[in-house]
Amino acid sequence: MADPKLTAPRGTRDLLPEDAPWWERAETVARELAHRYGFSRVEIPLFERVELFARGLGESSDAVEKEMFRVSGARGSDEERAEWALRPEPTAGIVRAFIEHGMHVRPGPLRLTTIGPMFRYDRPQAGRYRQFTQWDVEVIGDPGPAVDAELIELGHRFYRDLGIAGVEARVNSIGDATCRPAYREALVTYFAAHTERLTDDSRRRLHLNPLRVLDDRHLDPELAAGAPRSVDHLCDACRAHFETVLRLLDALGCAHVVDHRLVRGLDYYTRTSFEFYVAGREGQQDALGGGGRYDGLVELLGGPPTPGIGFGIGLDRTILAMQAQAVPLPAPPPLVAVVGATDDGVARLRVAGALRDVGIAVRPDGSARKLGKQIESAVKAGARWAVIVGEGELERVALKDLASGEQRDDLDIPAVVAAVRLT
RNA sequence: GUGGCCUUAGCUCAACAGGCAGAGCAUCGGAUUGUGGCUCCGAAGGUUACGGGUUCGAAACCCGUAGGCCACCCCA
Repeated sequence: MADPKLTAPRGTRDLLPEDAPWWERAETVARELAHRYGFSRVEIPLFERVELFARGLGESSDAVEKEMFRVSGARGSDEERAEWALRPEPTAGIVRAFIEHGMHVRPGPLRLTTIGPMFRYDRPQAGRYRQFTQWDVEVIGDPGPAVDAELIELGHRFYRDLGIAGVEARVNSIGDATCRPAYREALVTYFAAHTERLTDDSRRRLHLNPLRVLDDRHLDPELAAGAPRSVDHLCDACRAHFETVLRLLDALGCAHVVDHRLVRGLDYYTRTSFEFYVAGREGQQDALGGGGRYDGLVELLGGPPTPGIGFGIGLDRTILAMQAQAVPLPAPPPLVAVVGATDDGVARLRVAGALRDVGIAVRPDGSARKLGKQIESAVKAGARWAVIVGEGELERVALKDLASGEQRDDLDIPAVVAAVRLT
């Protein structure tokens, strides 16, 4: 039993070998798709100033209000004692980098992607961790609406390529600086007349961030049904934008439903919002990813007015869905064990090297154990083949198929390579 | 941050109403001196999550703490 004080911090997990193939698969598909959609990889720090997240996500967002994972600074200068926080999401940092490096002068729109850990100080549960991993894509400088649909289509393609069935996009439009103020007032007026039917949280948010009252799952269904809908308050430009997004999604065959209660009620979030849900995990952590347009964010953080849109997909939950649906994983390349009980060990390493030279995965057994033990160990390690090195010239070896048990003797290395490559 | 359930070997779980902590699987070794899987034999593996309390005696009962899960909250 491990020392209880020396365990992984609450809400964090170790990635163990048995889960690695799932992560490899999800990350590989994400990176390959990002490349195929014209995205370039970026990396940003795991921590930033608290103020960046406070402004980038909004003071009233849960991520800032109660889930910020603060990092205590060092002693010393003001700089060293600045307030830091582990990143709860990547968009603020990427936009910060966009501004800091003057990327608005680059030929745009820019397509940026990253994969990495995010941190939220929340109470852990299955599918909800304090450290979790997101695949993120951002398009900066493209006003849409085509790119809005393209990103939703990209999300769908990601889940489909992984073999996850039953993913649905929920989409909404929350307008922009032109039309949202009036919508916001309409919500305040409507809910203010029914405050006795609101939860405490919703009452508090009513004036701070009225759109988020719609988020409240305890919202009286009758009250919710009668609430003003953002799509009915869109200005002409926002309505045209949203209608085009929906039309493109239909044309692309992307499963989606309009969810009038899907909101991101901060001033710099604009127009298109969307989240990806998977069937069969209702009531659990069933949101696999989400994103939206943030046409006001670059300017808010000090850059030139620049539209932007992106999404973050949670790989932890994606992998839980893959495992729940038992999606097939591609077979790994065959592993070859090199064993032998009569050589001095050098021959085994030289044979292993010769096979590695041509790209074959090799697990040599350098031990002095009996040959039977070496083969047993190789099978348990997942080896598909065993190359048995004997006495005499190391160019002549035996190749044993560990699945069928068949063995061919007296082969040279090229013959071994040819046989292995057929699997 | 609120409420509930849970925690015994690496894993899955036993252990009467409080009386010597066990099994299966996995691991390692032997039977088998250069050929795995089946079988048989053996070994190792425990501060019963942690800390207190009650008791002649606690894995079990009580309190606290930590962690996991579930429902909230929210989201990824």
